[in-house]
Amino acid sequence: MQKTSICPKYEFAAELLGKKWTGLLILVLLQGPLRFKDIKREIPDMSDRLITERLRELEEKGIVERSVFPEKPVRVQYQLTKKGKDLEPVINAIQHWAEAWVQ
Amino acid sequence: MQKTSICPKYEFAAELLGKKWTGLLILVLLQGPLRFKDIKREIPDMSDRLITERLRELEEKGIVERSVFPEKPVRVQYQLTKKGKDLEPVINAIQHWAEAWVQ
DNA sequence: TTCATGTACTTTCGAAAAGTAAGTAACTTT
DNA sequence: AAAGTTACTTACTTTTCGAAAGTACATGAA
Repeated sequence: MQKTSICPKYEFAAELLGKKWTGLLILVLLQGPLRFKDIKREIPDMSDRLITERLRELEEKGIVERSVFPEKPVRVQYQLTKKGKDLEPVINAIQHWAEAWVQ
Repeated sequence: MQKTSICPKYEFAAELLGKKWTGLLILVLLQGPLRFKDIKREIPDMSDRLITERLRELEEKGIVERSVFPEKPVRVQYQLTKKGKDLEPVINAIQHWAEAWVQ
């Protein structure tokens, strides 16, 4: 007997997008690689703690890749993997709906 | 100064889908009108409390409509409005991604 | 009449997640 | 030497969630 009778695979995605800030984080990363401070600038209401936490979760799930460049001030870059970039249609669909229905 | 520089309308959708169970609830309601007990059967891990809470939120946002039929044992039915049904492409996109990447 | 069953919730309460604020370490600029 | 930048951590408060039990109303059986 499975947890939900409708669509078990959906569970994973639901758990992913059903967390605060995750969708927005992926949305901004679709722009291209970003540094920690850039994410902060793009999502000012998201706390440092949650930015770190969500990025770690997405990294663990193979959606985001973290790279460290040992430059003058160390540079840490976050970018979407193929798996992450493939979420673009999802984000687009959400944006399309929002355009039609919000406000 | 806006909350996020990327897409303000996305905020609403993010707040909606970025809550636990909301996506799954919409997914099951895409089948057609369902009663409270049917939702429980479809999403057994979701508590009664959260089913009620999420349905009320979606009703308030104009995504779900609640109808009461005064039958023998009272029948309460929940169905998606046009606004709710228009979320189908979003759910489909998520399912498509899940098919490709989960497991 | 009392008991059991069914539907659709509501209430309570402890635990987990999120929000807020301040702190840290390494390095650079002034 | 003091102040600023970047990328986090840590500590603490508030909010949300989860599990379980309880409520209201009706039907039907014993």
